[in-house]
Amino acid sequence: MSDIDELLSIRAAELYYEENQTQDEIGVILRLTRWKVGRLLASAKANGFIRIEIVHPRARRLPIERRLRESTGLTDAIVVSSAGVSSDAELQSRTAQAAADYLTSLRPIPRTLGISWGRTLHDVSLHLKQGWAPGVNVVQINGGVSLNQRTGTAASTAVTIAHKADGSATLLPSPAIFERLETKQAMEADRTVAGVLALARNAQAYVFSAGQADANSALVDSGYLTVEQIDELVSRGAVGDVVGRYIDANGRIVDPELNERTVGIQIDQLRRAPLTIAVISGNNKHAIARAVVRNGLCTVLVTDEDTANALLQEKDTP
Amino acid sequence: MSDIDELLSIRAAELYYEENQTQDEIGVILRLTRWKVGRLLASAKANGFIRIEIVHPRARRLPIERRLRESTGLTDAIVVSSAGVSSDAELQSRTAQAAADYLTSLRPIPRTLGISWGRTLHDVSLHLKQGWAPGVNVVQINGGVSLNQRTGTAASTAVTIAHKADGSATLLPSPAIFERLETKQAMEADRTVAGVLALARNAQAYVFSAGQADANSALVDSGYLTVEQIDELVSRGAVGDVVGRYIDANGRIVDPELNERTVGIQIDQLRRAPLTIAVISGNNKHAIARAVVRNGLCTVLVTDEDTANALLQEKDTP
DNA sequence: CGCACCTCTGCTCAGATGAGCAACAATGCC
DNA sequence: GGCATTGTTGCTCATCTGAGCAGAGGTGCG
Repeated sequence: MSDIDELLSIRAAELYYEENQTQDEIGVILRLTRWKVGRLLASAKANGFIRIEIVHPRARRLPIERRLRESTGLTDAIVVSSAGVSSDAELQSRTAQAAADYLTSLRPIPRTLGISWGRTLHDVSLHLKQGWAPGVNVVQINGGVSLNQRTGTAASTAVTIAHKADGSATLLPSPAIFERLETKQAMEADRTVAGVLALARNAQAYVFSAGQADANSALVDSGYLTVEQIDELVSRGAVGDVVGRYIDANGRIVDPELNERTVGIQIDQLRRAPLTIAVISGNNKHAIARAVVRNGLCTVLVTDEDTANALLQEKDTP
Repeated sequence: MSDIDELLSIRAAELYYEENQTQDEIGVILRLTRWKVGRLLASAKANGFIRIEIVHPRARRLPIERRLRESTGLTDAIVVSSAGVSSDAELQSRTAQAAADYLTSLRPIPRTLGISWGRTLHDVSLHLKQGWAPGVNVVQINGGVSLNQRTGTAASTAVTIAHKADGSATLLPSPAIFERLETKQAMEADRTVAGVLALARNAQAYVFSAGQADANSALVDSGYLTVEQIDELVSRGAVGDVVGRYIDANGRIVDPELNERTVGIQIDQLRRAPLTIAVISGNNKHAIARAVVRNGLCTVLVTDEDTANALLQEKDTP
């Protein structure tokens, strides 16, 4: 397009979008026919001079969602807008809200819902509305009775989600990781625990988050792992954890021995499930989000705009 | 508006603006009539959830221009968008471009145009196109033969503007400020200088910028004033200079003695002129811009979005 | 120079949209 | 409960807008 037309398209856009003039009126002002004005406006849009942004905590980015679905094979993608967000916490809250909305609108409503625990899932539980579903059995899919003062948040997440759905919660009364394999096997042999695990394996849908492998991991906070252990895992290629299990960029278990001592459903069970909803948000979680999505660990991803864009860019340069 | 309607309006906006769906189609998706969708879209706009921005160096902000005109009594206001600007220099370049555009479109074309000098005016001269006007006599309205190495930029600004208009430049061959009043008076008595000053006083239009009163002032750079003198002026209320004369927030000359030693047209002559175009841009020039506009020193203001917003906010809380 | 080719322009026409209106529902006040 | 007031809904109609098309004008090639 010629230089003069570019300037005209900007003048037309000012009058159209900022002054609410009709294309006809703009034509009179700029001494153009209304068809020319329409074409200038279209070219301004095509050239990206017009930026339209929806500024709202609940706003989603549908075009990015579609591109994500197309490029990753996800059955669904929910991407919240990060327009006007000042902190990571706000972004995560928005994402949790979107996950709650997604759960609420799920059809058919799952009878049993497997969930992991963590800050994100807890946030999701808080955003769900009372009566979001008519009775759901919520099952914990990985161990989480905390070793330290944060006892109970894992349980409270499950209980809250179930309570708000007028349903029931089935807790997995076990630590996330055992120190000795024998203890873990003994625990799993227990009739109650085995029953919960069987229920977890047969859940119709799963909701889980994922943690970046660093010193702020919930597993460190909860006392299951030390910072040194995380460093060791990272040096062996770990990018983060999913339901308590550390994976590398290719979705493989980093430390099989550690994995054996971890209580809960296996990564492969997630991979085989028909409906697995990953809720991952925050600027430090791009790597683990990528690992989860690329390796088919989820069928639905709920995330923020920045993480989604990071995923898309990686797809462009494989 | 109800909470649920707000959320619906966001969903509608996503489909309308990001997915290019028609209001009818959105109605089917959200189970609403197309009229309801239209109203939701309108309310989303009214609530400011839809932000439309024109991203282009030549983009202007017409609504702000109008509010400026209305609240200040300016006959015209040109406000350039600061969307996507990274540096003050870029913003000033955009503003200079807009000033050049404004000059080019001026009707009737002024036969004599009085100009000051400085970085901004020089920038304007560079952005003017060859043949921007069919013959204009450009007159310098304040002294400016520089005392140091920057000799000639003042003259070159006037010459460039005149040359590009296929017109002539009349230079004021005098320093900006004399050290002794007697020398200044003797200079003004000179027939040539007196003639230039008379021409300057009778110009049909003026274009000038203004400087913030600080150590970076062009008058300091050029060696006319010391940093200490500026500090003294500031302590007496000076906010900046217009055509080489320092004024306070109320538009009054801060130091009458210094003013007497300054060569060029008086502030009052600007105030009485029918067409005076001030070009003021940059985040550090809000105070001087305010002084110029509030005290009627210009009839047309060319500025940037941030400065314009600062002026408008001040108006709200008088 | 003539011809084919391409771009741009102004048009018709159908689809999309906003203004205004009457009916209706909800609310608050007696 | 009766009634006025206010806000909401679905509509008609006029206007606005985009798609598609025919012709004008401009360009390059033989």
